[in-house]
Amino acid sequence: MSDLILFWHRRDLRICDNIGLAAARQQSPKIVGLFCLDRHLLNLDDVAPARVTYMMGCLQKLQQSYAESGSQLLIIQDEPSEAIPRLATAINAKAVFWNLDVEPYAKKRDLAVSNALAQTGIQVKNFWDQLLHAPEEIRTGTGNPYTVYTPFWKKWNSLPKTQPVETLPIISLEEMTGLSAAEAEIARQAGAMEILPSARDLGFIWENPLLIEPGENAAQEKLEYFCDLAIYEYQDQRNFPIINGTSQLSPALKFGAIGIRTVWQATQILMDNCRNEEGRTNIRTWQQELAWREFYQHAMYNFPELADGPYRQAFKDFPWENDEKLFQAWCRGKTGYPIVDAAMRQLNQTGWMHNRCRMIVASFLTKDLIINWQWGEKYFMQKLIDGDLSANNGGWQWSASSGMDPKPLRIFNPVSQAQKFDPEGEYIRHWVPELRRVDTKLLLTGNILPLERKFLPYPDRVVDHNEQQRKFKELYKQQKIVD
DNA sequence: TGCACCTTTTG
DNA sequence: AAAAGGTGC
Repeated sequence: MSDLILFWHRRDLRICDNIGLAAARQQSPKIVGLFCLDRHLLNLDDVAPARVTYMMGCLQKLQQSYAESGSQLLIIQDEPSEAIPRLATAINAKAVFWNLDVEPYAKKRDLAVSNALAQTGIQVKNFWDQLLHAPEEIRTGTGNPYTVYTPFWKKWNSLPKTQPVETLPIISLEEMTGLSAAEAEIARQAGAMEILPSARDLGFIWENPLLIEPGENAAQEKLEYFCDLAIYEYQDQRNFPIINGTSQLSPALKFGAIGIRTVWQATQILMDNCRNEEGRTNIRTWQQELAWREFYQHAMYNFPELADGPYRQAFKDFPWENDEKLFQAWCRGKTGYPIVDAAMRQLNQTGWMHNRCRMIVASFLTKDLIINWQWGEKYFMQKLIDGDLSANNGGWQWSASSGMDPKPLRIFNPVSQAQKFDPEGEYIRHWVPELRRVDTKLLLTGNILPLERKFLPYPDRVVDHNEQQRKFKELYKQQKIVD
C-alpha cells in the first residue's frame, strides 16, 4: 500500500497552522495537495470577480509552496464526488484528508465525497481548522446552540484556545515526496491539472487593482502590520470609513490564507504585554469581532435554513416593495444620500466596503427602500472580495432585524450616521467627487442647495427617510402580530 | 454595532 | 441652551 495522502484544500489556502495538513504530514512524508474548481464555486451568479481573483492568487502562491517543497498542488475542474475518488484511486492514495466547513453546500458535498471514497476503501479524515472552537464545543447549559451573541461570547471567551499547529515541511531533502513523473501523468489522465487557470480564464474579469494582496505571506504581513499599531486604537478608529482602522484580514480569513490560531495568538501576545487598560480594551474589542465571525459560522452550521431566508417569523412573508428602479439606484450609488452613495461606489470600485458603511447601506436598502435584504445579500456576494455566506448572511439579517438576536428595530439615520462617522465629509468627497465642492454641513445632510444642485450631476433623494421609516414601522407592526 | 424622545445636569 | 443621561422600541 502506498503511503500517499491527498490533501484537499478548500478554505485553507496555506501551509502554516493548518490542522488537517499537519495531521497528514505527521502520518506520511508523501503529501499531494488538491483544489477543486467546482461548479458551485464558479458558476453561480453570486460570485465576485474580485474574490475569484484573490482566491486564484492564493492558489498560485500555495502551488508555489508545494512546488518548493518538491510536491504538487493539483487542480481539478470537475464534480468533487466523482473527480476526487477517481484521482485518489488512480494515484493509489491511501487517504484523503480535509478540513471541515460550516456551509450547507459544503456539508452536502463533503458527505457525497466521503461516501464515494468509502466505496473505494480509501481512508477519509476530517478536521476542524477554520474556527477556534468547533460548533459542537459551544453549547448552552441545556446543550443547545447559542442564538444570542453576548452569552455566546462569554462561553467562547472562557474556553482555552489552542496554539498554532506546527506543520513539518511537506518534503525534506532526504525524503522524496509528491508525485513521480509517471504518477503525475496518471493524475493528468484522471483529470488533475498542474497548470492553474487565471481568474480571467474562468470568466471573471477584475480590471481594477486588487485591494488585498493574495497569499499566505501577505496575510501574515497584514496581521503583523495591524498588530503593530491600529489594533490599539481599534475601538475608536474602526468606525471612521476614511481611516484605515480595521485589519483588512477578512479575505485572508475567508480563504484561510492565515490560520485563525495564528491570528488569536498574535492578539493574546499583545494582550499579555499590554500595560494599560485602554489598550487591552481595544484588543479585546477586535477579539470580539473574531467571536462574531465564529458566532455566525456556528449559526450557519446549526441552522442551515438561515442561508435560505429570514430566521424570524415576522419576516417570512414581509411585504417588501422590491422596486427595481430603487434597487438599481442603490447598486450604482445614486440614491441622493451621499454617505450611502459613497459606500456603494467604494464597493463597486474596490470590491471592499468599510464595515460601518455596510451597516449603513444595509439599513438603507431594507428600512428606507423597503427592499428584501436578500437582494442586498446577493449583491454584496457579487462584489465583495471577502464575501462569505455566514458573515454576509449574518450581517444582513442583523441589519434587516430578521436574524436570531432579539433586538430593537434598528433603523439607521443616514444623516446622523454621516455626521457621526464622516464628520468632515472626507469619505463622501473621496467617493462622490461631484460633491467635492459642496459645503460640509450640506454635504452631510444631503440638503444640497437647489441652485447648486442644478449644476451637479448628482441625483435628488430617491426617497424621504422620515416618510419611509414611518412606513416601515407600520408594515413591521402588522407583521409582528403574526410573530 | 441605533434612534427618538424625554429628563437631568451643567455652565 | 446645550450637553449628558436614561428608557422604550
